[in-house]
Amino acid sequence: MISRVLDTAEGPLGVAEVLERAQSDLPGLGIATVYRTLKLLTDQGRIHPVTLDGETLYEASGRGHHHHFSCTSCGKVFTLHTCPVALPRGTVYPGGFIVEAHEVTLYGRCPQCAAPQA
Amino acid sequence: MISRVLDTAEGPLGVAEVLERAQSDLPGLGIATVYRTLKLLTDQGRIHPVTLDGETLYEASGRGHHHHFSCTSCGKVFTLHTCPVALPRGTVYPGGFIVEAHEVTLYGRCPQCAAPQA
DNA sequence: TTAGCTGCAAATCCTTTGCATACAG
DNA sequence: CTGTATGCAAAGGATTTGCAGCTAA
Repeated sequence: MISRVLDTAEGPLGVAEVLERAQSDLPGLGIATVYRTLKLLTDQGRIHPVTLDGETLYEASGRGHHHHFSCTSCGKVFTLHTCPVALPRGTVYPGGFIVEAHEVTLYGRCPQCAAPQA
Repeated sequence: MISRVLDTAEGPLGVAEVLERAQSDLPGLGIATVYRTLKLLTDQGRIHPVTLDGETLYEASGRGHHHHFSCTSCGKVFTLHTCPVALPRGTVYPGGFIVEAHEVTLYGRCPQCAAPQA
């Protein structure tokens, strides 16, 4: 169930959000179970944690290369499928740093917050 | 003093590292003071927090646009002054996201760890 | 003497763990 | 009946706050 919540989310979710959404279908679900399940799914590689501004969020794995967009207005985090950098594994960065992976987070206004309130 | 520690660091530091380095000059310095000072400097805008893999690190502000490189071998975090993305403020990202800022973290091996152990 | 910092220890907050219970096989 | 998962509450670890003492002006 918790796995399903993350699969259907539009982006990574925090523990509290996972709890709330899961409780819609499972009233009485405890926070401890959420933590336990998130850890379990993480160990199984089915989901993985993302830390953003000190908050730990979780998202389903296997969605391919992607990055995140954090809305400075509503605070929601979205998943972006377009990558703004070209840094294949093995690229040597100025200074002699050998790049194996990269992570990008964009900040700004999401479509909803940018649109004039309809 | 704590401010000086961060100014002379080669990259962002964690609370524990700040404490250790500062204690070299201020034996008996308490952890509470470190937390209090880091928060104070942050509010003053003289330093700012960076979260990396769940760890909260602090670095001096005013060093211009830069990004971080986290060594997967030794765990140290370095500051990079070359930016791999071209996303000026106001760029509209596919999907309608208005970009105000971006953050990039590269992972890989630092020059020291990449070099054959001399 | 007064104001501001500091260390110590108690208080919080978030996450994990222990335990007795409840459901599935 | 047996084993696993769960909720509740206690335990942990990290960060914050309260408080009395210390230093500088």
